[in-house]
Amino acid sequence: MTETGRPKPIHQRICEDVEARIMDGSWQPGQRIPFEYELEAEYGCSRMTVNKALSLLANRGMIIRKRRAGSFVAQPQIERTVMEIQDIGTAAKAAGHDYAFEIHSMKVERLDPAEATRIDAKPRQEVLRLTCLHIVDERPHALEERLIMLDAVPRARFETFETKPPGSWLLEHVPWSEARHVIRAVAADAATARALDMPKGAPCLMLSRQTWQNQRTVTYVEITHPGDRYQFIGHFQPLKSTM
Amino acid sequence: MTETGRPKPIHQRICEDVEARIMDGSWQPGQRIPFEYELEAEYGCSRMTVNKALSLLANRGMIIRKRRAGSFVAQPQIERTVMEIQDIGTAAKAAGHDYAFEIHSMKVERLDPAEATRIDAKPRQEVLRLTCLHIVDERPHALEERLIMLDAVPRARFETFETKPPGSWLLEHVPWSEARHVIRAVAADAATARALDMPKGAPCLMLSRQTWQNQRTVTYVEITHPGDRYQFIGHFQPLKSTM
DNA sequence: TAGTGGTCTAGACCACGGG
DNA sequence: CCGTGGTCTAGACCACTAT
Repeated sequence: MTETGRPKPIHQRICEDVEARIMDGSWQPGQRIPFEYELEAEYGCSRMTVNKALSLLANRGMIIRKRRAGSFVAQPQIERTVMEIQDIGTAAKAAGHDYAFEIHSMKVERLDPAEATRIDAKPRQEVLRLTCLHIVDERPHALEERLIMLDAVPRARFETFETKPPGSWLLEHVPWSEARHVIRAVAADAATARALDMPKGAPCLMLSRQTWQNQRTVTYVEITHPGDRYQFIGHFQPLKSTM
Repeated sequence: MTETGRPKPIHQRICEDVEARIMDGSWQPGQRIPFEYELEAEYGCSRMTVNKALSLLANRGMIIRKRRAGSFVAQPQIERTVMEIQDIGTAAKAAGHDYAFEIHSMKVERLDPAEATRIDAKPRQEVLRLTCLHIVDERPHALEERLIMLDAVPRARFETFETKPPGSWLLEHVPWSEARHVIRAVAADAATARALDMPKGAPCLMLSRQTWQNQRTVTYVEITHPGDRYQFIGHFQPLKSTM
């Protein structure tokens, strides 16, 4: 036999073939690709199978589908990248480094109205404010300043964060529906410089993250890294597997 | 009639319903969700329709599907964010700002072996090296230092980049299969500080991007922004539409 | 208006892997 | 082993839209 079975599903093969044609330039942006019934004939399968493949490509933004007109190669992707913003401890251990953390301060307080406005929370809301230093290979690696909204996460009031840093604890205990990340470059202020063992005014990479659960803020955190000891890396492949 | 027609497809409704159950905590991480045949009965549709909905959720990482066992709510998402890294001009104009750019230098040269190694290219390869200043509302907004591999993009040799900045031109003319982004905080060196009208040593947010087409480097670029005039913003919703 | 994609069905066979 | 999800079929009707 020439065919030794088909390890790959047909829809996946169609997907890959079409992708390859687009990536190698055979099918240019804006150009129409074969109709579903044409691919159906070419691959000797049913239209549902072709449809599944093309729908997937459309979801990924590789093609645009238009009724009555056909499917077209999409214009080149807008620059878009997926950054994995990992938990610091997990990432460090995965890379074979030592990891430790210290809670520098932790207290329950009521939110200042100005700060409340800034982070889209109710004024005078009860929060747990804490500062945590992340240490990798015995060097300071990041300073975390966090607010946890106690009405959204009442359990946090009694948590000591002795075994897990606040970020990991929250990830495990609190579901969230939306997050917003901002990455900035800032100059280290005096306190930050001292904590991170770096010169005052030196560049830092700061990640701030606000997390919501159904419109309600759960936590707001700013994580400041020494500019010379950290960077964010993101990868993007237009044809990354989704199936 | 109580039913006024069904604007939403059934598979989409199933998708949204399951998502809602997960997000509001009714179905906890690790818990099994109903079998396909159960949902089939609940929604009075065929298994294919249920399967389409659940496959989509599995692709998005909301659920894990296991043969013989069922489908399970996935553990809370790893921190992951999608950053739209837009073309500077497009973003500026969209936000209602003026945009202009200046090509400060541009020349064809052979790649230094050390630099070639650093960016994963062949030594002594011909490249177009150029420097471009992006100006928003008449203030310097970013300094772009770019290498374009001339064997991958021969057309670039004769391009003057008078009407379009190099990034936009490449996006339109060159398909790419993979990109890697790195975001760093760096101190402005003398030349950068001068170009960007900022103090030497002040923090800058630097994005470097390397783009490949089938294993071959197409371009390498470093875009340096004044720390006080730029930030990256990323949003992530676990239940973001894919269909 | 006619041709395309969008959706759906009621079956089917198979592979995987938990029990 | 055997129930589950993975895949596929050969139809069908409908909505949209380009012409």
